[in-house]
Amino acid sequence: MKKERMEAVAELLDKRGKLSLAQLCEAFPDVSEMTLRRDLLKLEQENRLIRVRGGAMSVNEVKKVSGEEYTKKTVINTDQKRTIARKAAALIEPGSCIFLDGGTTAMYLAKEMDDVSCNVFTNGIAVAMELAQKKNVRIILLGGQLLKENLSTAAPAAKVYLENSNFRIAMISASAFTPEHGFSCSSQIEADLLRMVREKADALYMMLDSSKIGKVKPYTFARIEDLDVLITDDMFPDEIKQAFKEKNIVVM
Amino acid sequence: MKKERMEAVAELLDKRGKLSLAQLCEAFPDVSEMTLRRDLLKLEQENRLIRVRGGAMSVNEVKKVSGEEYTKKTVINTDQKRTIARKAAALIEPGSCIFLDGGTTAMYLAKEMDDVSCNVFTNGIAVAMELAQKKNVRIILLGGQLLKENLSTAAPAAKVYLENSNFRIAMISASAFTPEHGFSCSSQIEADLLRMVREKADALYMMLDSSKIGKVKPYTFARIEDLDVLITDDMFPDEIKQAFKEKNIVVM
DNA sequence: GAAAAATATGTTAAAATATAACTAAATATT
DNA sequence: AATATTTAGTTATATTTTAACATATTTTTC
Repeated sequence: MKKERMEAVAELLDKRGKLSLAQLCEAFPDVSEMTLRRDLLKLEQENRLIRVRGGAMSVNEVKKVSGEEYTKKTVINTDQKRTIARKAAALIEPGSCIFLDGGTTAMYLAKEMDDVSCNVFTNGIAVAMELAQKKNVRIILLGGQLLKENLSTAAPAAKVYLENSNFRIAMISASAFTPEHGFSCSSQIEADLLRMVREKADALYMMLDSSKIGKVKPYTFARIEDLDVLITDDMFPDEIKQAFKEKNIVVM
Repeated sequence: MKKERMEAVAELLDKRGKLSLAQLCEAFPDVSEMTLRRDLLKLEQENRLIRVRGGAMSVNEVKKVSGEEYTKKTVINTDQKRTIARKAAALIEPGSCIFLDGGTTAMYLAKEMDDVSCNVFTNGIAVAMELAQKKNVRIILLGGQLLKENLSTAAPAAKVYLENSNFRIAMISASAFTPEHGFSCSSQIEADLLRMVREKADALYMMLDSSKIGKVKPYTFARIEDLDVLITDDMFPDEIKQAFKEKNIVVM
């Protein structure tokens, strides 16, 4: 009994890399939190995992992340993205059904959002993994071919999937924006997908940090007038904000 | 200044392996506890250490202790899965198109397999992430609702995808097996999906480590006669192997 | 097969630790 | 020199862990 549970705990942890105690409790609803704590303690003494605040981490996970080294050290505009993510997170209403893209900003949003009961469609597997930690969020992943650069799916198949899905709000971001060229990204199929998302959604919320302004990428998937809401940071130039406001788009 | 102190913190930690916050405060009496906390947080974000309750641990320390005193059982268990994964990996031919499930064994397989040009369908996002590191592997992720316990998608929608997909070999695993109850798992929708996969595939390869034998889970998705190949470890009982061989299933 | 011992689990309160928010100081930028 | 920006300190608050005890379960012993 105990032994099997402990094995299962260790295995789950190996699979997921990192688990919070709350997640463990969810996975093993028959036993109390304290029991799982004690399991983790024993497993730690056997050097099978590392206990961290709030849960535990598999040793493999530790090796893995340490192997990644500094590649992602210089993440650009982290704070701004987090600001935007926080604003966006505040807009998610319990019971709602939204779409999130697979970008970095969406990742932050997934981190920041409350664990409210809602449905989230996404094409980003990193976003999905992040959301998996929320108990009340139901995640629907768009399938299709995986783009390795950004770990998101974007293929005709994903579109098929969208056809049968309904969401009120789509919260997406772009890698580039100018008033003339609109919102653009570097992959054709991604642009296709986002275009489709934009049409399916009742409301389109764009999360755009100021560093994207003035850049142009090959594929435009939306223009100013397609938006309903623009969520941005404090560095965003007023004159460009004005351009949005003139077209009745809410800027926050 | 900040930079030097942080370097010093990282260095001290590497030297000592593990430090409590109190120890850190002692080593750096000029700054407040909060500052050191923040340093640890940043260093953790750079993947240079792991924060544990009360302090932090160097990644090298983690590797060291984890290498030291694994219980024999764990080693065997992982080894078994890895053995199976390696055998399975050897069966993947360049240019082929295969299905992998979202289980732990599939994860190991994803790790072990060569970076050959091939197409892999999977419903496991952890598997997909692992495979994303291979340059030549084209990954197609099945969409659908995400099961948080095992990070795999398994919903009616995933089945829609399957309908338009063709793969020669499906390599899957089960959480339980007995000759009477066949291969079973604990989730209804997962079983549905696997059943469909089994029917779509030209050949069904089952990866089953010996620890699964004698267990029964609620939902059976395949029986002995459905298999083409059984991939297992050395601990697998001969009499059960025999049962497979009698039905002309290749055991390796 | 029953009593005793050992082990495992659950419950609660207390302690330790981490986070967040805010203020002050130091440093860099213009 | 004035103004941002970053860094550091302080405090209050929230969270997580531990510890202690009570109860249940299994194992051992007779």
